[in-house]
Amino acid sequence: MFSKSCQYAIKAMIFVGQKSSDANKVSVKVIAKGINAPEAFIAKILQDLSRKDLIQSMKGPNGGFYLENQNAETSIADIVKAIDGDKIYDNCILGLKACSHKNPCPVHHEYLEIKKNFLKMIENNTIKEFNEKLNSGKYFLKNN
Amino acid sequence: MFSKSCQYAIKAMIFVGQKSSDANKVSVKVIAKGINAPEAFIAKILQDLSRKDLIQSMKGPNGGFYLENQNAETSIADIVKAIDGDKIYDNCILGLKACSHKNPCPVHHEYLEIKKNFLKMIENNTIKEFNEKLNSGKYFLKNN
DNA sequence: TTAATAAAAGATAAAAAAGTCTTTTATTAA
DNA sequence: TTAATAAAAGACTTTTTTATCTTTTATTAA
Repeated sequence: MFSKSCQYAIKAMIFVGQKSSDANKVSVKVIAKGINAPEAFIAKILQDLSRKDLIQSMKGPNGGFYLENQNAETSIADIVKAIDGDKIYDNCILGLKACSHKNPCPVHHEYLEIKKNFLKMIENNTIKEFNEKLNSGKYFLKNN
Repeated sequence: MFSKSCQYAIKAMIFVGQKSSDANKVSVKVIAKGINAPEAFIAKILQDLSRKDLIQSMKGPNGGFYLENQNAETSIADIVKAIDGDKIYDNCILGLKACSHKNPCPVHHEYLEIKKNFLKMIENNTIKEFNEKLNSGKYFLKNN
């Protein structure tokens, strides 16, 4: 569904949202440990998110990554679009390039309904809401 | 979502369902052309489907692939399970191994509902039904 | 202003997925 | 029973994704 890079990106955004503030940045090392991702790999992804302004960064001592208020409003869909592009918006389940409303594959209509719900979900869930859920103690990011 | 192999597999099953009968088999070459797949690659996939008894095959002159009546009852889900395994049944959107009902990630419940609908869809759509839809002229497998 | 820190950038490597080529085996028609 | 046909099997290559390593740049605290 999402590439591994994308899953890491979402987790990193959540993690940074929880652990950082303007005054207290988190380093790649801490992020990598926090979300069980290879350090050099997540570093690349963070650079990408930073270039696209979904996350803020600062070099040097006490540097690291942090979210500005607006960044906390980032939806899962925004992150997915930034990392995986928008193929999830226009993919056909059978991989047919020409599949469309006018030229539907046998499951086009059924799949479209499901996809709409899925997209609604990732568009409505923001980093902020994720963190509220995690703070409630009812949800987790545990990996094993 | 589905691997390319899996998409080819579904298309091949549909194609063979349309074009073949017990007496009239279709060769790899014809299948490959019919579904726009590389011949040697789809051959591998067909072998796999054959080993798993989702499709029938016969070597030699006039040989090729065909479906028995039971094979036409194969659902998309059956093909997906045969080729991609059942990771689609138990995947977490964030790739968390430990994600479960007791240990839910922030979108576990929402995603589960969507996934249920999706699985229902692929379980209820059989090759036979696909072919009926295609025969109706309202649906296509056009690729470009 | 210098040493230490931490991200940015770019090159490289490993693993997985997709695709190809060659040889073998089964089947059939002549 | 032999030549032709077509799938089966296995080795191999290419491409994409995932991951690592090295050098450069920016920032800060002493």
